[in-house]
Amino acid sequence: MGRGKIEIKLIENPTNRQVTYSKRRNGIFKKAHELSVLCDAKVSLIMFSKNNKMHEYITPGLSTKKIIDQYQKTVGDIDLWRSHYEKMLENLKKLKDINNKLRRQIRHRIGEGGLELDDLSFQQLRSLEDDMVSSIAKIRDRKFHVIKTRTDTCRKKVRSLEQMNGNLLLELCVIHHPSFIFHDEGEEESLANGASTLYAFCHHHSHLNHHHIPHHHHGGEEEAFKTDDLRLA
Amino acid sequence: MGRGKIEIKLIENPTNRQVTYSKRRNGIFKKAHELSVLCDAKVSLIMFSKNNKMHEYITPGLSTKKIIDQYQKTVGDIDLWRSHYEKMLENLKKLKDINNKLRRQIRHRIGEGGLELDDLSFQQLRSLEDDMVSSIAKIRDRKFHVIKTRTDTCRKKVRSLEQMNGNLLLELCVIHHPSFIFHDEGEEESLANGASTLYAFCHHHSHLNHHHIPHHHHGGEEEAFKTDDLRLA
DNA sequence: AACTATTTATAAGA
DNA sequence: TTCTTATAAATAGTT
Repeated sequence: MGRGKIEIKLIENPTNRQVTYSKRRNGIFKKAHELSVLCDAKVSLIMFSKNNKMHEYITPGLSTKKIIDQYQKTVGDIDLWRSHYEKMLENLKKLKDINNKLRRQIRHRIGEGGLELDDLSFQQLRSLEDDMVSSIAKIRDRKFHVIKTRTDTCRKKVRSLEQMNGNLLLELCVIHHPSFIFHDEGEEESLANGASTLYAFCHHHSHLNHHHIPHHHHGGEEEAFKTDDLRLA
Repeated sequence: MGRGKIEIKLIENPTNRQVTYSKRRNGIFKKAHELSVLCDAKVSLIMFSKNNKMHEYITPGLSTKKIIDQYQKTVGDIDLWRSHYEKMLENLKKLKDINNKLRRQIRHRIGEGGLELDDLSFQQLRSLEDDMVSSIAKIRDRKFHVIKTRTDTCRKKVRSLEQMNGNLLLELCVIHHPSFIFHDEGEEESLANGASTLYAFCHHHSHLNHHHIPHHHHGGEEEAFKTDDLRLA
């Protein structure tokens, strides 16, 4: 149908081919639509051109998915999709089962108002109790370990702070009674200059921690020692 | 194209419609094939007639599955399959997550070699321990309930058996001392014949359950009561 | 299913 | 691309 008859074989000229593709595509779509309407048929027409441009016709009121579903049903086992889908469904079911079992186990272990325990025999209850007892022992061990580690760490910190404190105090003492250690006056003076602010700092702190300062040792010596002991505990 | 022009609307006459469907179907298949060959296009044409007979054309060398796969790829997000599939994947992932959480919870409750408890803080450990203690209490309650129910049932059985035993013995007594109740000699004889084996049975059982037999009450009454008490515990 | 008058599709050209 | 048009192809109604 055209100015001349053509052979049905690949059109070599790309332009020509493209033109023919467009024209015939429209033609076939029109025919597909006419078939849909005239005969109330379901038609799915999917095409890819040589350069992979896609075009499709679908009977109005339908979706490609619906047609393909019906196709699957009709053709049956051939396709790849169904098996995929069914494997997933199976997987889903298995996971749900496992989930339920786990939940049951937990409910048993929680005791859940006695409702969940109804289906356990006396022996099962006994062994569950044993399990729980040993589990609780493990949890207590772990708890003890955590608290022990924590207190150990804390104690170490306290020790190191005490050490620092002691060192600072010692330094202060040296500044106030340089004769105990230093005999070179030049060195003494340079130290005194640099330590003036340090003195203020330490004096301030001596109010808060007055029991650490050695020259307070006179009448209340007994009490000072006691406090010291507590600090080291 | 035909003897007369036709309107594109449903052909009401079923025979006519069927004929037209056949003719046009062939026409469209031919056109689809020509397009495939002339333009090297991939064509998938699937049709269902009004009575759900299926017909399909596929470009030679291709499969419907391949075309559909390419269709999926191209159309992508629009179609329903993909979303179905992705919903399933999501579901699967969620279930796996829940699963893992449940497992972790169980492992925590079991104590699992202290490895699983590492990531719990002291406070968490404390509340876990509390939980476990209350759970174990529930389990013990349930255990107690089970054993109590069982012993109660057992006790009831024993009572009913005792009753039967007593009744049987009473009957035997009547047979051996018919003067207490019966005065008709014919009746006595028929009963005695039938009860000779029954006597042996009862005698045997009276050894096992001698403390239930009323005429044994004399010196060892105290001990008999004790045994009874134990049975009822 | 075959025929055929007619409509429709389209190849080639513009 | 789109329009035109001569001609091939498809097909509605008939047999």
